[in-house]
Amino acid sequence: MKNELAKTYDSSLFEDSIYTKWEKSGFFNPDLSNLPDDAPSYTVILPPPNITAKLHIGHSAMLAIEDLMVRFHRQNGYRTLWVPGTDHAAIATQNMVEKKLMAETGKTRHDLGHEAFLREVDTFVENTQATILKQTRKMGASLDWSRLAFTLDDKRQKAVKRMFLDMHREGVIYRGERIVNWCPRCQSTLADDEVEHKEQKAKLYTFKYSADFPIAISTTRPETKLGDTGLAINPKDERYIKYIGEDIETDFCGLKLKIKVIGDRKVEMDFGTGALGVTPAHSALDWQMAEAENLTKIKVIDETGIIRDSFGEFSGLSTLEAREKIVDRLNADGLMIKEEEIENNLSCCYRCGSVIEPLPSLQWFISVDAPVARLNGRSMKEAALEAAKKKDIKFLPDRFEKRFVDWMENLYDWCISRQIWFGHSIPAWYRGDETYVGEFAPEGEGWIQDADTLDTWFSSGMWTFSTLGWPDTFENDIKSGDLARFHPTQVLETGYEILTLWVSRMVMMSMFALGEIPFEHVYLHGTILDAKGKKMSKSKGNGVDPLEVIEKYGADAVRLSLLMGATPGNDARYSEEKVESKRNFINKLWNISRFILADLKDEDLNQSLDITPTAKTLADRWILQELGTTRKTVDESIRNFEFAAAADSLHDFTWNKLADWYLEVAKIEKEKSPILIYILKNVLVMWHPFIPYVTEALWESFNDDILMMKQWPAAPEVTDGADFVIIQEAITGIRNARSENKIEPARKVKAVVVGNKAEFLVGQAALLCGLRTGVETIDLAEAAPSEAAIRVVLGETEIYLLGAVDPEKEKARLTKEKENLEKLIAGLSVRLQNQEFVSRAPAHILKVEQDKLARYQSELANINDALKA
RNA sequence: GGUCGUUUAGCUCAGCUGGUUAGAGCGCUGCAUUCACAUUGCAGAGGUCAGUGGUUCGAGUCCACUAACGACCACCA
Repeated sequence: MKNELAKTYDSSLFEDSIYTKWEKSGFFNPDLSNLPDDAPSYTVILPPPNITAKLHIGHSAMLAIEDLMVRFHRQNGYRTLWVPGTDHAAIATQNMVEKKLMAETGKTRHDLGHEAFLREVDTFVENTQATILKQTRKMGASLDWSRLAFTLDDKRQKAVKRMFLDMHREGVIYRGERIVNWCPRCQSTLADDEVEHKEQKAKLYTFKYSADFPIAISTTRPETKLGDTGLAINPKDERYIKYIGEDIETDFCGLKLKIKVIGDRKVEMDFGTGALGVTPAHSALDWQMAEAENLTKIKVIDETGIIRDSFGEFSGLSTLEAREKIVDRLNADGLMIKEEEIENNLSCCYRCGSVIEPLPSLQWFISVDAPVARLNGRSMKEAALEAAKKKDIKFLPDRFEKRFVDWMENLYDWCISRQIWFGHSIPAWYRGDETYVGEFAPEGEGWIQDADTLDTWFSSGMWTFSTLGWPDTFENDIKSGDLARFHPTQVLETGYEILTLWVSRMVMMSMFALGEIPFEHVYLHGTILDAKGKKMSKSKGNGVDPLEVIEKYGADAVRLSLLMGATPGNDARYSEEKVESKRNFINKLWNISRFILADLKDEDLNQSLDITPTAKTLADRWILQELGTTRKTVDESIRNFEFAAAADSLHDFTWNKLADWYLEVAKIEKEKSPILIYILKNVLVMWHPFIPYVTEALWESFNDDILMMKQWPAAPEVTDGADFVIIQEAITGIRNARSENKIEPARKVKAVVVGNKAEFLVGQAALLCGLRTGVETIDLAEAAPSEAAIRVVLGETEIYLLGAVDPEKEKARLTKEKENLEKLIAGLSVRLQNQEFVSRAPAHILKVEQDKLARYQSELANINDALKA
């Protein structure tokens, strides 16, 4: 015994020093693990948290799950790598700093200028990054800090540039004019999935362009009608079908419009007048129609939300002012037919909430459909879809495969340029009408680099391989170094809300760059909600700071509370009571260890691993048997990503079996069995991935090595300990009899079934019943099987612990069981004799049913034997 | 409009391919406690598994429909 253990576990005394000990050991880095060369690798890349803010409890859940997987595999002989990092989160971060700047100095980023503003951002990034990394360590995350990455550091900048150039050369990246989601406040484009839809009331105006125009149209945005070049109707619409193909010139609010009538099935006949004014430049749907019909595209609104020149009296007005003016004029001219309130979905920026203006704009795009040589001419989209459908990438829970596939199939080209300052610069250069794509500006004067930056998902999409040395570790399609050893990674663990935003992009980028999947499994966790089931958010103020809870209850308690009661893909509620109850459990484990380790002798520590011969009593064999099944369950559950089930099983073993029964028996023994220390070691090893701090703290109190690296052989297979359960039932029976005062003077209580299992000492049974005095034993050898083996005298009370099963009771129990089994067998037989079922059922189903039948029949045979005896 | 999820004890949730008496934690009730642990122990109460119908020898589990709640996607010009 090296250290005395305190009465309760105080996490604050251990966590920091233990984390330092782990880090100093170097074993977070798999290169230092002394594993044989052929050890399988196990790689997890940490989803890099945005450096916009410190971590919240949801991140803690992510870290707990990943650290569990990582520690488990590290303890089981895998070359285990978990790569840490942070994400620069371009738009989000820039917005954050702009807001801060405005609040503190009243200045905009333009007031500061490009360089000074980026310096502000850097300072902000450094601060939050430091906080995030500190929080991550506090959680006990066993990340390889030597490989720490940032999506915007030098190595990643190099990788991103290379990727851009490769994609451009291959024709996957192109520059073109497309309608994009434009945020007038951020002054930048947004990807489709960065646009949020908010429900609101809107006015739907129905009117004619002019008095002589034959068809009325409906719109919520009359100001865009200044740019109409077409009128679309459903080709099935009898009312208007005769106009299809006509070119109509008309006068709209004093401006000339040339309108071509086209047919398009996307037009809903029931909505409005069933006719749609086509505004190619300001609606994504209209743009598509215009492309198909070769309509002119007239840009009405500029990037700041102002009506452009050459629109007469409306030029220079904001969209809202122009709308008002047009509505007034339509009313005055008697062209307005109807104004009605409708429910409408407004497109808003997911970062700042401003209304999105669809605009045509010259941007960089990734074509998801372009053929890629490395993929044998398949596109990234096709390759990604195939990986999912062929289950090269497995989703957990598997329903997310469908969501992934659906989204992928409907994917359009991805706009990757953003008009913000903070982010990866674009390796493209312009001079007049010339464009050059390359790492450096070409020779000659006057070349100016593209002022835009790349979508943040471009760099995070490369995360699985940009963190493993790509492109330096990939020459001539051959992987080397980290990339060869650790890619594809085994598991991507992340929240389901970024399945499309991030996961899909990683698959495509990896397919393009390496021609292989980025990960074998995608494990998607749910969202952590507050105790009332509401989403946590800053504005609601219901967020939880992990550091505060850790300080109060310890990191292990926080981890365990997030791991237990959470299943993949489902949201989970957080409450402090849960953390508290886990803290209590951890203290229980502490005290179990304290009891076992008290007065421990050195020779007890140097026990042989083959513990089975020291199992002398029924209780010994029972606990070893339970240990064996628990280890199996825990192992299988973790490998199947059923972490809560693994924890439940361990929890049950530790508290209900080990503490409540085996330790109680052990207290009565004169000498401590070496089995105690053996069980404790197993328990600590198994718990370590869940609650690393307390287990390591306990381990170091009686071992010289480090638990984090401890591999432990499987528990011995003991199969003859189950009868101890009968004793437990009997003891419970006596306890109940006593507590209900059913034990009257001189009354005999038949309860305990010690029987021929005499090695469980009768004195122990008595003590476990809470009977401490007046124990008188009868020699078992002399007692007939159904007679008393022990007589306990408590004052006037005599209690007999019987030497055999109560034959009546046992017979009744067996008979009941027999009846049940017979019913089951009869039912199953009916099915198996059903010709239709037998001929139709697949072979494996048939086998399962047959096995089941065989199992029931053998059980029945056992019971019949027992009944005879 | 489309897709998906949830509904099991007072609360939070397990329950894998249909199979013997539906589980856990918390809470509640009663009792105990100088003994590793009151961050404790023992015992107990509490469920027609949202509803209806179907498949089956057998349904919490499979199918259909209904209801409530929730998420996501698309979009109405």
